[in-house]
Amino acid sequence: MKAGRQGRPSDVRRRILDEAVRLFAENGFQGTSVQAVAAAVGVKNSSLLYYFGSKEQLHEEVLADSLDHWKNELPRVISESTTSRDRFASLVEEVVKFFAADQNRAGLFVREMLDRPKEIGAHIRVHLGPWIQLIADYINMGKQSGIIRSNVDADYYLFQIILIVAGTVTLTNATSAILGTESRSSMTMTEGIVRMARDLLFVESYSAYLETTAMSAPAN
Amino acid sequence: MKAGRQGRPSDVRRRILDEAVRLFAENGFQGTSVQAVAAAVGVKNSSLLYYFGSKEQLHEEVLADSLDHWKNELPRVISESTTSRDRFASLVEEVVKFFAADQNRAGLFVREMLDRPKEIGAHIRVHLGPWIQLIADYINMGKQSGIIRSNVDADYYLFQIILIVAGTVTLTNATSAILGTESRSSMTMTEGIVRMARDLLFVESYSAYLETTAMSAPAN
DNA sequence: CCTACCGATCGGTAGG
DNA sequence: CCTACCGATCGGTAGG
Repeated sequence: MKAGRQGRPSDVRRRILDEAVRLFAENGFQGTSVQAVAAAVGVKNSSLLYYFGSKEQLHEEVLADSLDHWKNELPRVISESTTSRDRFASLVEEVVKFFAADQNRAGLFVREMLDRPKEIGAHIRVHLGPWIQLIADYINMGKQSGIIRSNVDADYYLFQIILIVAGTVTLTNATSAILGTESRSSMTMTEGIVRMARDLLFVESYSAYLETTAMSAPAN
Repeated sequence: MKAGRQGRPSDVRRRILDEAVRLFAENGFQGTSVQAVAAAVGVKNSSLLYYFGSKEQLHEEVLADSLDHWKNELPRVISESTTSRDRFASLVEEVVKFFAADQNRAGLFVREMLDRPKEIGAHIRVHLGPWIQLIADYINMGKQSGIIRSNVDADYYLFQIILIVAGTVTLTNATSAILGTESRSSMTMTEGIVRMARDLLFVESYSAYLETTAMSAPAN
């Protein structure tokens, strides 16, 4: 075995995907050359193209890989928010934490939304369709019971919130880079998003009720 | 005169800038070739480079042009929100309207924040520094009088809000492209941003007071 | 503002 | 997984 720089033989495919998300998130798809990704892994561009066929196919696989990752993590994120008092708030909080902990994918997502909104929309429906449907059903139940605003479109709402979360996390990070400030108000930021998500969804009276509950509830 | 496709002789420079913002916003700086911009105007790439020297210089001038535009529009945006009951809300609303009406520049801004946060930060300080200082002073006054949260960093807050507004406007637009939905809840969206902006800034009691005032105030 | 031209880089193929 | 190679496009220059 002549071997490359690595001890292991053939996780190269995996490593290409990882470097690609990173570089796509940092510099965009157009701003990242095949050679740059290959070099980051330590192989030649022709080797990368042996695995992925074309740059566009690499693009697709990177996307599919991220959506797959999210599909696998979603149950955990949802279940982790189950125990709390204010379940809605903690769910949104979990989503914020989730994206904050995975900034490459969050950044990739934001860029994809800018570059090819329709294509990524289709991908999402394919990979996360059932989950979206599940949550949409809950939303529609809430509408019938009068808790949720009648003018809320479930699909639209979901996209909007996810985008605000991913966008805020990504761009707030960029803001810190500008100001040199450490995210000293990240708690407040999260709170702001939670309230926004709530106000967009619930009718005013119920939203107010949730706040009262959350604020007046005992610490435990 | 052999003339180009246009009646007028030499607003070419201006037209290059306009097409460039549009294309940079749509496809990003890296995703836009000099030739593409030139073609959109109806000239050769060498002509574009005659006016702007290099692609990077075009980039700078496009940025400077947008910031200049914002500098000129800011007074109007601020003054238009003066008359209303809840001045803070209407100011944020004006900012939302402002970006919504100028999606190319909003999109450019979001992309710049992703691509080169530090550089655009510097540009902003140069072009909009005095305005930022003005608003920051107001915020700091509010902190001393106890109306504004003590943990708010004025600069950081401003960036954050502008980003959320520009990001939400831009990406919500993208969302519509995915779902085919017309922004049927755009009013609600704006309201959500206003509340978020408020909650991030004001202490809870004052924020609640503003809401009460706004809701209980007579229609006129 | 154009014609003519260039070196570098790009994504990609052949062939092993 | 590499070497060798390619056509196309890119940003940019010369010279008018």
